Order: sequence, then structure tokens, then C-alpha cells
Amino acid sequence: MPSDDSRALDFAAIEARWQGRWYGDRVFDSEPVEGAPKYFIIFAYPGTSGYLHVGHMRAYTYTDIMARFMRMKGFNVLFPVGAHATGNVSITPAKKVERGDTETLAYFRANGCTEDELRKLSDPLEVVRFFSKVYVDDYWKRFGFSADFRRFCTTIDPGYMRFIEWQFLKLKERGLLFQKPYMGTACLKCGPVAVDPSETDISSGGNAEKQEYTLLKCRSGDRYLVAATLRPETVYGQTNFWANPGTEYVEIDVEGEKWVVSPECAEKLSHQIDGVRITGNIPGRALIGTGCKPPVIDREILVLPASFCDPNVGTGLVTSVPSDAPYDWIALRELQEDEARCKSLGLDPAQVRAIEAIPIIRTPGFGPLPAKEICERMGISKLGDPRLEEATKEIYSTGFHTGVMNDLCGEFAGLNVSKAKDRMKAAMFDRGEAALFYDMSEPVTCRCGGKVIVKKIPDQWFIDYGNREITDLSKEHAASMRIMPPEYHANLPGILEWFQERSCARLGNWLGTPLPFDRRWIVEAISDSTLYPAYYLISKYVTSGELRPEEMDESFFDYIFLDKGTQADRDGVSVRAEIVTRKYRKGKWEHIPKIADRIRRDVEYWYPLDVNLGGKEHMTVHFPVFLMNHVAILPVKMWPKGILVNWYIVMKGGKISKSKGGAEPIPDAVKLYSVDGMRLYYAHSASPFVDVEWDDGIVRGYRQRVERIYWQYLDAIAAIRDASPPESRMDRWLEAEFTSSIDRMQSFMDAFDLRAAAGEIFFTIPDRIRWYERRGGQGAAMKRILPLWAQAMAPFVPHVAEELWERLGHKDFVSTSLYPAEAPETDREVAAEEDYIVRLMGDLAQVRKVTGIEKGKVWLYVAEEWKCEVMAKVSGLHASGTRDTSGLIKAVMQMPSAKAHAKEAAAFVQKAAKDIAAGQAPSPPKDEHALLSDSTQFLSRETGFEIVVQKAGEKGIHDPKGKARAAAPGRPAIYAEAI
RNA sequence: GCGAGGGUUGCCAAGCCUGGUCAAAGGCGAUGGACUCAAGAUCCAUUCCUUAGUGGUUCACCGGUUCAAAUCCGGUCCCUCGCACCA
Repeated sequence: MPSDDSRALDFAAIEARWQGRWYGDRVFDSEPVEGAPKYFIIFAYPGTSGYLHVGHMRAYTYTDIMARFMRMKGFNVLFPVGAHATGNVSITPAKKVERGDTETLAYFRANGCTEDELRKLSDPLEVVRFFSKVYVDDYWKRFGFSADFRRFCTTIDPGYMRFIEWQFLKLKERGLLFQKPYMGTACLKCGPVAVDPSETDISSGGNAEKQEYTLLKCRSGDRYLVAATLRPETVYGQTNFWANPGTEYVEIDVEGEKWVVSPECAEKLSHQIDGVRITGNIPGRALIGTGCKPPVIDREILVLPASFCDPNVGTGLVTSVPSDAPYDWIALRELQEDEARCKSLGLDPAQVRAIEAIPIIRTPGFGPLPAKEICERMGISKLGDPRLEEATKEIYSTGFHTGVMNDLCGEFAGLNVSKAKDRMKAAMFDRGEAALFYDMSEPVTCRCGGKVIVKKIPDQWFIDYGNREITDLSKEHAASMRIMPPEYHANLPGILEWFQERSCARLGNWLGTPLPFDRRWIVEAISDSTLYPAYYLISKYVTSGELRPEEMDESFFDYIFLDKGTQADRDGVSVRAEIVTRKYRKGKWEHIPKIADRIRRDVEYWYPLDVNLGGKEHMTVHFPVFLMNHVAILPVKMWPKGILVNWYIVMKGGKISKSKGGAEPIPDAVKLYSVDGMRLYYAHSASPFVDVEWDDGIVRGYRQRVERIYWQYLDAIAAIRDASPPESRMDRWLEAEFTSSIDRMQSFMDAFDLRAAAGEIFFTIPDRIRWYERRGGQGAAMKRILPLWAQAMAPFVPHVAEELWERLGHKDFVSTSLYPAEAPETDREVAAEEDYIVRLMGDLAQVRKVTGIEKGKVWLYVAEEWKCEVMAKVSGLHASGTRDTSGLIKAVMQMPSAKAHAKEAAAFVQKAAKDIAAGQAPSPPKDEHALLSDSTQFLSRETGFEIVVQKAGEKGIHDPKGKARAAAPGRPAIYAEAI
């Protein structure tokens, strides 16, 4: 027995040792092998934006486990890795470093970045280079990934960019690219910016949303007072118009029309509509008391004063619908009660008082005037009340979802509000009475300090994912794919259908590939990462220098992916493909396959991709376009075969965020928990399809579990090293248990159920071995199962598995060993016997507990022979459909053995039938008495009771309490006496 | 707004698709015991209530289907996540 302290494993040494050997021997570099089945798996590569955290490693580890498993199953596995540098992911940190952002600098330093390195990182390209290296060396190799690192590439490698150019040429050729105007968020100084909660481009306003206002053009003389509304469906309820008497408005020329809006709005509009210019000023005061004629309703309404008209919101002018807008309701009432104010603004109080709200929407739970009702309910009576916001939201959301337009709404009467909204908008546009206007829901400030606005981009490039043919083909193909979890498989067709056009390029200063036919545009990050698994087949040749980026023209890719330019018209093939036919090798020139041919063969061999594994954030973004681009561009035989989605590791309080940092740096985590401990944690602590809360203690527990198994394994080796232990029934038992565990593990793995698979190997098997030892197993079976056990562990805990494999005396790697093709025949009968013993021990414990007898003598009564016969009979009848008790009893009474005990038998049949129906009838071992007699010593030792085995129903047995009668097949009766 | 997932016994987490074998796997924690001078580690047992063992009440809540429901259907409450040119 080793002393206790030595039972801590030096994981770091083991990890370093095996990683050194794997990568030193390049055992995971993959090349096609004629005739060998292949397996091509990737994980969605990370953006080079920051350090990775323990959550990312979950997905990556799944990928490696699958890759390792398939390799050992005999597949030729290709598992390449890369990094995603497109867009501004690396620009953002570079900018932060450049301006000396203290948080960012601290973040880099905390993760171990040296000052030398840090200085360079103000250059985005350096950031890409830096993180590429960190990912490969500090994370992926550090985790022992069995990847082919020769193929590593980023999306801004020159070769990759050629590939993307080709992709877009093909999309264009297929008619899937088009241009149209788009309203984007932008800073006037910096160009397009992203507005999102992570605030990578902006300094504030990350939660702002782009809102679409409908501009209602209300005729007033030769011009329009233009009101902005989010609720165009309420136009029938307009009773008056609001303007702010305390502010200035401007008159602008819009395509020949004169509009009145706030100056702020005019400025915003000028970025959205061409040729907008200011032609005059109008004090708000001057509008009050005039009239205007809004769209749809055929009547003039009065312009009234309202302080809540904010020149920064919408047009600064508002149309009033007091029936459904709490603000309007309160404002109107206040004014109606304020005669003095009316007079001071030159309004006729009587005329103002005459205005009445017009009910337009029937909303369940509300009367005809919801705005009025909610204000009364909430006790809102003044415009200054902050709860007006809440009231507005409530009315809007209830009305929108449940409301129906009433009879006053002309042709729209009877429609659901949600439907009426779109139709009314469309009708007003058609008649030229309305226009669209976009604005942010709250102020957004760019990193440069400028204001972020909504700006029209007149010629934005889109990919047409709404294309009928591509959508249908993709849906059809998705149905045939292996997609996990099943819920996603079911949802994917819906997502593909929902996917419409998507902008695919950006103006501005981003990293990425310029569109080959319009180089002002840079292909954006989602669109340039759809076919990339295919590029891993090429990157190797670029890295090695065998292929130069400038040689990768359209005809080159056409040749290797689309079979164009084969044999017959070689003239069209890339020049380079012809050139590299000879190479100086080993001192002489030899002919080697042309590089393009070699790559083409690689593509034919490795493609399609078998599994694309990525986080759930990809479900509605990356995966659909990944699939649709394959369908659009590549031949059917190259369409992907599988998708696996993983959920997250979360910290208390939310998702671990790469951009925000704060998570455990991987190198530190590895020291704390060990690589194999973490790998086992990922695989086993939960299904891949749920979020898991990171918990230190639990991860430590897994490290300990690995250690424990390691020592259990070594002890087992030591115990059998030079001995030839005798074979016993427990050896047959262990081998059978082990074999079925391995069987289950294999089928779990095939179903991507890593958790259940790991459970078999790291929990069930050690547990069975302990039982084996407890029952006196001497090691004969251990000798046989140990090698396969190490192999089974290898995908999950490869470092420790290699170590154990070596201790067994192997000179090769367990990682590249193969699982045996066939499982040995095993004896299932013994399993029933051991189940019986386990069950009995449970009953004994139960008896001990309820009687309180700790030490004493226990009599076990094995059921009479006739009971076994009756049980078998009932069981057979039950299986063949006879289930009613009286029928069963009749049938059983035909049996002479039962008839001899008629009364008892009838009762027994009833109970047996019940147990069988409930599935609770244990299958008894063949000879209970013999088994028990053989096991008395074991049972005594385990329970501390003296054990006597008797046959129920025999004369002269010791049975003072008549317990023997309760004996059932597979379940002996028990009687205990304290000493 | 659009869409998805979920609420299980102290905690984490299986089961739910394919109803019965489910008082409900496994892990963690807790309690007791073994081993030890002791501690840790390890091993064994217990961990809803009850009871000389085969009984009772549970799987967010309400209702329904069924001989039978954690599992199917309808409703309610609560939580989480994805998307809306960040990737």
C-alpha cells in the first residue's frame, strides 16, 4: 500500500510528458488513407478577441473527445482548428490597448501577457497573431487536443481571403447577391458601428434599439405637419394634434414636399432621405390653434399644445389618440380643464372641451377607452407622472396582442391589431400619406464621442437566404442530417424558412476580405465563415509553402471543389497546378502529383464535414448559413452531415463573458483542476444540452475521481502482475459487467451522449470492480479488462490513460490504439445471482434498521420449489396476455405442486401477478439455496450476523415467527435474533 | 418584438420523446461505521415519512386523458437563453 500522501497525482508532469510525445511525434496529423473510413469534425472557431475561458473549453473538449473516440474506433479522423479574425473583434482590443484603457491592460496582464507583447497589441494584426498563438499553445495543446495543428489558419490569412473571394464569386454567379438600401447604425465620423449590449464599438447606449416610426403626413395648407408614431394602426382614433409651443420647428423640403418637423429630426432625416434641406423656421407657438388633416380620417383636427413633444424624439410632433395613448388622454384632460392656458394660446376653450376620445380597439379586459381606464386604475392624473411610461407599454402590448379593430375603423374593422398595423401602414404608404423614419430608442454614443445615428446605406450587399430553391434544398438536407439536440433538429427547418436576406459586407475599416467585384466592401464575419471547414483541407499546403495565395484563383477553387477543368479543359486550370509537377527531393527531381490534384483528392476524401460543433448562440446564425452556403455553392455530396450544439458553462449571475473577462484564466484552471479532471468534468457533470453553473468544488471532485481511478488501476496492475489467479464465478461476473458497460459506452458515444458514456467508464466500472474485490475476486478477469478499460478512458482523460497504458507495458500510444472489434461472449447468468445477493443485503440492512438488531443470528428461508414453479407459470401467462387474477389462479391450480398448497398458492398468485405487472418480480438465480450456502461466509463478514440458510416449508426448521411463509422466489424471507 | 429551452426529492443533475420496471440513476454534501495514535484520503452504510423488510405521500401549480402520469393534453405562475449587421 502506498502511503497516503503519494496518492496525489503530479498531473502537470503527466500532461507535459504525453503532450510532448504526441506533438513531438505528430501523431494527430491527418492524411487520407485509401479505403479507410474518415471522420471530419470541427468546432466553431473562436474570434480572436480575447482570452478564452472555461466555458469555451467545454465545447472544444467535446470535439476532442469525439475525435479521439472515433479515431480509436478505426476512423481516420481529421480535427483541424482555426481562429476567426474578421470584423472588429481584434480591432476593439487593439484600440483599447492603444489608448491605454486601464481595464484592458489589467486584463491582459492578469492573463499573463508580457509587457513586450502588450506593447505590440495596439496593432489589430498583432492581436490576431497573439491570440492565435495563445489559443493553440496555451489552450488547445495544453488540453491535449488531438488536432492537426498544421492546418491552423485565421480568416485573414491571404489564402483564406482568396477562398472567400471565390465563395462570393460563386454566390454572385448563382444570383444570390443583391444590393438594396439599408438603414444601418453609424457614427458620422467612424462609419458603421454595432449597437449591442457588449458595447464593443460604442461607449454608451448598448441597450438601444433601432425603432421604426411611421411618419404621418398631416396636410396643413401647402405643407405637412409630420407626426411620428409607433402605432400607425391607431390613426382612426386621432382627435387632435400636438405641438410643443416652447420649441422651434423647421420646414424642410423632402422630394418636393414641404414637411414640418423638429430641427433634430430634420438632421436625422437628412441621413435617411436624399436631398432633404431646410427651407424655413416655424415657432411651435405659431402652430397652436391651426388645423391639419391627417391620413385616413377625412377630417380636420386642431393643433394643441403639449409639453411632452420632445424635439429629440420622432419628429417632435405627435398625433393624439386619447383612446389608446395614456399620454394623450392625460394631456387632453389637463388642457380641457385649464381654460386660462387655452386662452393664453388663443384657443377657444369650448372647442377644446368638445374634443372626445374615439374608441377604436376592442381589447379584452378593457372597456372602449383603454387609456382612460388604465390611468384611472393606476391613479395617474398628471403628465409628470413617471408611471405613464408603464401605462403606455401595458396598453400597447395588451392591445397589440389581443386587440381587435372596431367598426369605426373602416375597411380594417374586425382585424387583429397586429395584422391591421401592417395593412394600414401599407395602405398609407401606397397613398403617399406616410413615410418611414428610423431612430434609436435611446441616445447612443460612439467610442469617438460622436453621436450614433441611423443612416441610409443606399447599396448594401445582401445574400439572399430567402431564395426558395436554396431554402427548400437546405430544409430537405437538414432533415437527413445528424443534429443534436433533437429539439434543434426539429426547429432548424423553421429557422431556415425564417432566414431571409442578410447583409454580408460592410463599409468601413474592418478586418476581412474585400468583395472581389466591389472592393470598398469587406465581407462581414458571419458570411465569411460558412464554408471554412473546406479551407482546412487547403491551409496545410499554404502554410508549408507548396501553394501560394496568388495561385489560388477562381479556376483553382473551381477545379478542386466543383470538378471544373478536369482533364478535358486543363487550360482553364490554375497555372500553378501545372507547374508543380516536379519537385527536388532527396537529391533528385521526381514527379509528384500536381498540387491541385492532391488537394482535390483530399477534398474528395475528407469532405463532407461529419460534425460541426458549436455553442447555442450559433443556432440562429452560424449553423443556418453554414448549411445554406454549402447547399448553394458545393455539390450535394459535399453537404455537411452533422451539427452538435452545446450549451454554456455559466457563472453565478450569468454567462461567462469573453469580452468582459473575469473568468478563470485557463492556464490557472488547469493547474488547479488538472486537464483530465476538467475534461471529465465537461463530459460528465451534465448533458451537453443544458447550461451548467461552474462550481469549483465539483471540478475538484472530478480531479479527485481521476486520481482515485488512477490508483485503483495501478493497484490492480500490482495485484496481478506476476500471478496467475484462478478463475472463479466472480471473474465471469466482472467480465460480463465490464463488457456490457463498454457496450453501453459505445452506444452512448454514438449518440453523442458523452455524459452517460463517461458514467459507465468512470463510475460504473470502478464500482463493479470494488464489488468484485469485495466478493473475493482474485484478479483473473482484471487482467483481461484492464487494457480495454484504459482504452475506454482515453478519449476523456487521455493523459492519465496513456500513463496507465504504459504501466501495462505498452510501448505505443493508447490514443492511437484501436478498440477491439468484437466483444467477448459473457455469462449473463452470474449477473442475476449477484443482483440477488445485493438485493438480499439491502433487505438485511432494512431488517437491521427496523429491528435495531446489530449483532445476532439471521435465518434465511429460501422459497419452496412449488412457489418457483407457480411464479414461472404466472410470469409465462402474464407475458402471453392472461392477466386477470381469477384466470391465473385457475390455471395455476391445474398444477399438482400448487394444488397441494391450494390456499397459500391462491394468495401467492395474487401477489406474484401484482409484482410481475409492476415489473418488480426479481428473476431468481437457478439454485438459490446453493448460492446462499456458498455466500454465508461473505454475508456474515459483510453484515456481522451469523447466517443460517434454510428451506422454507421443510420440517423442523427454526422459524419461531413464521417468517418462512413470506419467502418468495428471488427473495428469501428473513428472521433475525439478537444475541 | 420574434424564437427556443426549462422548473425533479438538501444542492448539482438523469428520467419526460417511446405512460407501468420510479421513492425516482449518478455526483456532491450530511450522518454513522471500518481503517488509523490522529487527521486527511479511501472503503461500507444511511440520507421523504413510516415500518421486522413487499406500506404511505411526492417530481412548480391547477385541471383533464388513462386501469395506470414526473412522463401525454389544456391552463396558470416563475426562470433562463438566442436573434434584431457583436460574433
